[in-house]
Amino acid sequence: MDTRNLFVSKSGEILQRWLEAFPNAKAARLDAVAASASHPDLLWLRLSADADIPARFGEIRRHWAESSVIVLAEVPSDDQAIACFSQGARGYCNCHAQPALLRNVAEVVSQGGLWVGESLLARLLRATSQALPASQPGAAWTQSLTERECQVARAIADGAANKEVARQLGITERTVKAHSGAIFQKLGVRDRLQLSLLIHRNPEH
Amino acid sequence: MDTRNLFVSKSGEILQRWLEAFPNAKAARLDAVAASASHPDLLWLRLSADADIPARFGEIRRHWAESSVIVLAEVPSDDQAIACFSQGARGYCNCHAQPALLRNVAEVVSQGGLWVGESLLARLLRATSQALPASQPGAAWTQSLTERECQVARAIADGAANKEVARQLGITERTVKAHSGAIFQKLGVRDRLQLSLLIHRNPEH
DNA sequence: CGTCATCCTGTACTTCGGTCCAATAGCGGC
DNA sequence: GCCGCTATTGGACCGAAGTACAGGATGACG
Repeated sequence: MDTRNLFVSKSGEILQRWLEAFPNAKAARLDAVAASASHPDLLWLRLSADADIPARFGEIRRHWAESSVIVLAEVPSDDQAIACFSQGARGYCNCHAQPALLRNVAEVVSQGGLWVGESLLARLLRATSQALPASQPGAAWTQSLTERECQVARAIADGAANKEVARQLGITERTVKAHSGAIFQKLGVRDRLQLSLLIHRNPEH
Repeated sequence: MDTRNLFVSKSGEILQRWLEAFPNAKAARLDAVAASASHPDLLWLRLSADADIPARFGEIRRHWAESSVIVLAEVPSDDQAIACFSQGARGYCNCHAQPALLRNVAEVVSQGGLWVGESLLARLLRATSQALPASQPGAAWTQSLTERECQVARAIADGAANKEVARQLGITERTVKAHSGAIFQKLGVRDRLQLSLLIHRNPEH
């Protein structure tokens, strides 16, 4: 049976105010996912201040790839919010937020919206207004890849399909996929389109 | 008598879908503010692509300092969104958005929240670590596409998957595919990766 | 010699992207 | 009123992309 709202935390605890907001909500511990076979529309992820964000979101993608993730921060901060949104979160708020606000967040995210804090938006807007230096020659993306991965990355960035990259480099399509998967993971991009954008924003000499 | 929702535009026009969302909404022209002495909770500001953002917001501050401003963009863009939020807007969406979405935006902003588009957030998150290239004079690719196709093309070029484009523009994934197919055919590209390369080689004003 | 990183490859699977068929509705021009 | 265009949407289908499992070969290094 599908659950609309699933509250996930280290202890599996569910706060009273969460139940006030969503009487039919369920709770789960992140490491006991096998016991919770539900597929919630909304996954509420309680995070402590020192949580390992990429690891948490990696686990969530493995088990609840379809769910929209809303972070409930024990100690809200813009840094943690940025990390969460960069990992695909769709909302970020205080874990002690009022039930009315939680319902509102749920409604917004269910409609495909994002719940972004005011101070976070202000911080992000400031970041765009500050002129950031252009990337240096030999930008960082090549430094985190092996030589062969760089070759595959360049070919993909130039618009080649996997079969074409395979032909160009004299390897099988399977090998191209293996390299591109490693490249995506190392550079923190989701697919070849975002890889191409990243590479063209950071040209190499 | 206070008006909860006031739609402000150059012509004072009010679209049918806005009335569907808010049957008791009022409309006003920006230059005829003296005739409209209402103090709306929410001020919906329709903006064209070439609107003078600081001037518009300056006028609004003079007459409706207490109102929360939600921008209805005729041609949504992250650049314009950034300018609006920097001027204090609390929401930014497409002026042809669905009534249900408009009501949702209203609810969020009334509760003190912000309505931020997904591509804008992605853009802002990237800006915290990368310099953004300045726009170049416009190129021909926009001339061969319809208005909606341009919006889809821009979203794709920015790295969005079909589902994300659908969320951003308030349409179904099926419609995104229909538009992107037409775009590929008109611009003579094979897929979204090559579309992105073409668009970034030919930036628009 | 054992370990590690790198490069290569396989099968298998799910999801995404893209295409082909179809349709309705609104709008503006003739 | 008709036509063409645009926008939107559906179902169905298939290939591509991406991921997960697995493994072998080679060279560098302690």
